[in-house]
Amino acid sequence: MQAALDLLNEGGRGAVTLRAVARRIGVSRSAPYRHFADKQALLAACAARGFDRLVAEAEAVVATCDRCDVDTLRALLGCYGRFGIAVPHLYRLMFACEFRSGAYPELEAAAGRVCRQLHETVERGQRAGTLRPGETADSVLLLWSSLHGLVSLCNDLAPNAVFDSSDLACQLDRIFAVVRPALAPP
Amino acid sequence: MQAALDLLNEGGRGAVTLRAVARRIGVSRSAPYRHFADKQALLAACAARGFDRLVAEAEAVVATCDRCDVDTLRALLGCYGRFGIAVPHLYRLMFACEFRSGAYPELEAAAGRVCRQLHETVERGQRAGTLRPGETADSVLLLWSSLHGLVSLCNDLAPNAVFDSSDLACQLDRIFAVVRPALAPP
DNA sequence: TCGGGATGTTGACGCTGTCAACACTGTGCT
DNA sequence: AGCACAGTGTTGACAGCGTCAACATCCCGA
Repeated sequence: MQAALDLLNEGGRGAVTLRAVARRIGVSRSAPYRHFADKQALLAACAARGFDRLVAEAEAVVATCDRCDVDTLRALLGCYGRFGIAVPHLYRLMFACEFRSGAYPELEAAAGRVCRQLHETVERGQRAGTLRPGETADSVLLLWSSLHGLVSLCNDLAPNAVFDSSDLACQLDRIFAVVRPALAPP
Repeated sequence: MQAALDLLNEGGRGAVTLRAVARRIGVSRSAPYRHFADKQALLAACAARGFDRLVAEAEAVVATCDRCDVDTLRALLGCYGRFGIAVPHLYRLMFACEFRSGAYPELEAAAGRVCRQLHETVERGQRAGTLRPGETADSVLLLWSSLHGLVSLCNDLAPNAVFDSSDLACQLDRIFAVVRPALAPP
């Protein structure tokens, strides 16, 4: 599985081959079938691990903020964004939906934890009064859409001048400049 | 090429096979090589055609709006969004960046036209005073990121309760409720 | 001691992308 | 008319892939 993640990071989705994974570990080509039912199952496990890492990194960031305000959200999304830029192939795999819904509950649970983390952070701030009260899901929708779109466009439309992945922080700041008034407490 | 697009829409990226395309047209398996250098080239052509269709549809929408204000942007992004939900596999292919940068200039040109369309629409509104003046690229960044993220999450994280592709218009409205004050003229 | 589960290996199958070699067909030039 | 040639299609062949069945180990508990 670590070999699969390495191959993914090095050569992208197309480089992840059961045979290549086996070669890299030095076992025979069908040994992986003793641990994963399928190539899809291996990829799903990789994606799930990616979600777990993302949640763990973000958890560490949120933990350093005692109060949950707009800057906390900015830090949280910054963490998500850095992850997406750092491991673009893994990020794409995680959000690429090549897994039939319901087939990999562990993966969906891991993805749900990211969603819940963001949701709970917003909710905590709203309860504490450090964020503007309102429909929590709406804020989550806006925040997550903006960030996911930004990361995806940076990774995938890199040659285009508008989206440059090298200064994601700057672009995230520009987005937050617009969004901040809608999130900050009145 | 139409066969490739049909296969893509029906069975997703994995169903697009040079041999399947040839079968569907009733020609032999290597006939496509007389028209496309590569499987990648065929897919790139499909993606480029997707961008062209998107620009054409959006152009028709923009043309019906005489003045270029926030509602025009809402309509334009609504058009983009409907396209993304209507043909999710094609949309993913268009933005999935499996094409080495520089290898398909026609594709990049088509993608650039979408970007330019959005950019010019914002710029026109800013010049006419129906949109708040400011850095045009910033507004484009925010608008496109939000919409692309929303469409991607709707398509790819559908099982999750937060993102339901069935009412994209409603979710887009929620996003615009936040963004509108930052775009409307003071 | 031994039976069985966990793990690994090889052989085989069909599918795929791709290329080389060959065949046909129409078009324009002499 | 005859002919070269570009465009298009076809078959054969090759390596790589996912996957399964059959077989080989190896180790742990009864």
